[in-house]
Amino acid sequence: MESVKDYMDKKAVAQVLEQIAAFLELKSENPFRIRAFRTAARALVGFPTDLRQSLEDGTLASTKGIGPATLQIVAELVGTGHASMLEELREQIPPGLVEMLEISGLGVAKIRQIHEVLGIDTLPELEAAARDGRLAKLPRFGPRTAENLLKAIAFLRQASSFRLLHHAGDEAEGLRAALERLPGVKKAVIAGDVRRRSEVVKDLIFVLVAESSPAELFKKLSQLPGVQEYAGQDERRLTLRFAGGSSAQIVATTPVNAGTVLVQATGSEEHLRELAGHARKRGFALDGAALWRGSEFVPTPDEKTFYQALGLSFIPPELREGTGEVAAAGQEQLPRLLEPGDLKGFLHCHTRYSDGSATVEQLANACQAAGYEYLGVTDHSQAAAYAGGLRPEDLARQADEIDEVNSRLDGFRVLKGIEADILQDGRVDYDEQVLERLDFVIASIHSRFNLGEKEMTARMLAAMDNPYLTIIGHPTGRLLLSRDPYPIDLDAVIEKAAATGVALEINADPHRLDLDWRVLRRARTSGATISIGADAHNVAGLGYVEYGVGMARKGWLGSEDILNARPVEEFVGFAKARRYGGTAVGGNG
DNA sequence: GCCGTTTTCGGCCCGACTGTTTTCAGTCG
Repeated sequence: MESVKDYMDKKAVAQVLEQIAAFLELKSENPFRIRAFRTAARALVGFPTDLRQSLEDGTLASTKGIGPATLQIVAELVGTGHASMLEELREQIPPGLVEMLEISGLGVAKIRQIHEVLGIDTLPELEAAARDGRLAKLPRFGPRTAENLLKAIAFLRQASSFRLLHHAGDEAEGLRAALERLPGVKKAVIAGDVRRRSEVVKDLIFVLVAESSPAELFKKLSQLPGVQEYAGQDERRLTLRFAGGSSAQIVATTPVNAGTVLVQATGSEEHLRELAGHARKRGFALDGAALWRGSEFVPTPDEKTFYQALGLSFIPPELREGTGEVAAAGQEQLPRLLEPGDLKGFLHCHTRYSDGSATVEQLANACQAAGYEYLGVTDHSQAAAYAGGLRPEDLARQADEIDEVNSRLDGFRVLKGIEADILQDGRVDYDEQVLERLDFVIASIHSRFNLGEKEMTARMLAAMDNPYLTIIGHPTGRLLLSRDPYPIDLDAVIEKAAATGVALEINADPHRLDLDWRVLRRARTSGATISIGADAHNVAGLGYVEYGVGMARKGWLGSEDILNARPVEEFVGFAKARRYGGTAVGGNG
């Protein structure tokens, strides 16, 4: 097992390479050289083993995408914590210009123009120029450009107060471990959004369980590495701010009240409101620190005791969103939620044939080792030229390779699939002769996001009439904190999915988490089948599944609701049923 | 800068959209 710290290091190194790429872009370097740095960064994030060790034994040097130059930078970073190339670039180019590359609609050419003509090199200056009309006067700029820029900056700012779950989760676990090492602390627990597995996270919240008084405990917190300041809300709570700009709320409690405090530090506002209402009706009162029955103190050493005292079954953290879970827990009507071990099939991954970095065999071995019974390989299809999509002859070559890998595997099966593009008119971008050789088909929208809701919905519904289509991939196309979903009538899609036997994906890539948990319950009630797809581009992408499982749990789903919790024959049968007359859809059954 | 069933040099993704122009540069996926 790699430690949390190694993982963070890998990401930090990848970030340096991304930064270098951005600086080179502003210098108008050879685009292929720039891309090479980005490729190397991606290769690192997906790299399965420890960096330091793989530098020594040469496995990093022989990794696809890492060459002599990028290897040298990794070695320097691991050895010294610095990258001289990045430092030199920072001296040549104002870092504010690199920040501007993040703004949607701004590219190198425009940034350079802004810098050279208006002398602007920071985001606030740019905003001012967009407001006072200077920007619109530049050649090939205009009022529309300035307006869009202001919107893009606002979006960026709003998005930057949130973090993606996997980033927040990694950071939280690192901090939790550090908190637990503080003298006197019995236990440090992650609460808040991260514990509820919210797809984006605003605040990190921790509960510290200790016998000593909070005041004493808090004095020690300033010793934590990177703490810049801390401010107390009251005698039990305080906020830490870190040098990197992030912050964390710490709630202290004694062991006898740990259950009550953890419940209140974890639940959403709505959950806590439902809970307080329920407690009142039964003669209980909650203050922040303890549970009371009239004037009688009720000990709650853990959450189970807390919920029990209120006559409720235990509510899993993912459900604590205030969507009826308190009432359901009162009637013992909570569902048995999906567990990671329930999944038998690993779906939606990209190999070296398109834009992934692992081979079929590497993925198969990793999946088998992780306890799966089958793997569905789904590279990009021919329309996705930017992702190295497969032409029919490539697909045939891959099929031979899969047959060959299968012949060597025991108790495990690799299925032939594709992530096909749904074209603007709703066609899938292969013809039947190609599709019928596959075990299953994921189809996704990857282009023309700017259609209106009516057209987009019609496009999706038309695709679902294709009898070879098994699963709709990332049904709304959202990229968390960076791109809104495309407009689409999800109710119509759900209804059609239920009627035609097409499954809807929970894409488990933490940048997507699409479908959203808020619509999953509706989908289940309507009778639609849900599948969980990792959208993995390397072996490390296997880890994404846990985020998809988190979404399923937040959507009240159990293993019986999930397509790839079924054994391989049933899964393949689900796909076949559509083609050969299981449902009344499609022409040639 | 990296890669190789085109293998140590030559090639690496390209079509569509947007806002600006009045024929197209810049950006995006």
